[in-house]
Amino acid sequence: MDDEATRARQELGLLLRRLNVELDAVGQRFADVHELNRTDVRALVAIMDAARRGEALTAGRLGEAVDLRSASVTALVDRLERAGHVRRVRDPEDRRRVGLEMSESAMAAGAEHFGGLARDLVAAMEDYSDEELAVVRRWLEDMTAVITRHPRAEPPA
Amino acid sequence: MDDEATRARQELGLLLRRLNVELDAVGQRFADVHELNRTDVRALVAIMDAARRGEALTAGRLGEAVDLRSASVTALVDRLERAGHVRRVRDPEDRRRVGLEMSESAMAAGAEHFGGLARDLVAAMEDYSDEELAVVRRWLEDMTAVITRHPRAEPPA
DNA sequence: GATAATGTCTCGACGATCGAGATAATCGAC
DNA sequence: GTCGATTATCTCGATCGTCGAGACATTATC
Repeated sequence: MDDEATRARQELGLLLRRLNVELDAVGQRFADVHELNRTDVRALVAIMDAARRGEALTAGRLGEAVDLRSASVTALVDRLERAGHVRRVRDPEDRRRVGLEMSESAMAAGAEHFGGLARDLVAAMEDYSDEELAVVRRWLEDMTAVITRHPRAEPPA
Repeated sequence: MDDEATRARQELGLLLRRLNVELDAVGQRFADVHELNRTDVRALVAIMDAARRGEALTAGRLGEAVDLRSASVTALVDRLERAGHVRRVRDPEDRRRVGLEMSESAMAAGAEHFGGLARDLVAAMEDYSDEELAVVRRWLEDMTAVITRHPRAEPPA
């Protein structure tokens, strides 16, 4: 592969990084508008995703999803509950467990912000042919695979 | 556009989100390995990018890059300097300014971690034709444009 | 029923960030 | 040149998110 070709591929990597930054900024904006921190947004997204899959996340599983210890999860859920974004619901089956349900308003706010973006993205893909999108899809899957496999740790000397 | 076509496009959006998550995880891994927090990593990346452009970032411009107030930048640079990742260099032209230079070791660690990923990504693009990559590039630019334009604020009722 | 395992919460501590204001250097008007 | 305004960074005290250790209640195991 000649230099020119390599450079073109490196540029795609840079484009991907730029896209990543902008996508993070979308979450940051949601946080700013609703006076939340980034962890709170990640948590709401996790709860929302779970809800879409039909499951109600428990406090513990939320902690795993956002990588927080139990003490922090308690504080996190306290914040979200105080802000009216989620409700704690004791599981009647296992009364140690605390299920988390999003409020209507939080659901709506999330749909507005992130759903709106999703709509805009789909709209921007209108003019692409099925063949083109298939290429993009394959590329995204390949890049994701590479990124996911990227070394989890390099001993720091 | 029929339902099937819309669904295919929505899936690309989800793929993009997943890629975003994995890409963030790469930075998180770097942070874990080198005992830094996410802000520190963002700062090092910003300094590194600036260095690659041939400029030495000042404390103030770093603060803009990572969106931190001056008090926080001082603490941030203190941490990085204490860890041996950067040096403060007073600008002889304007002695109010503090330039930031990355240490060799930090430069090497960054190149190892992020440069390694860049190489792997380029390698994974080997088998794509120029035409295919052109499609991907156009798509990335279009999506980035949509994401960047996404509303900066929606008054929360 | 006693004991272990599980899920969440409380408490105290630490660290990242911030606003306000101090300090020092440069610029501009005269 | 001098003096006030501006710029760049730093110091200090306060706030908030996160954590480790451990308490508490509930469920599982024997």
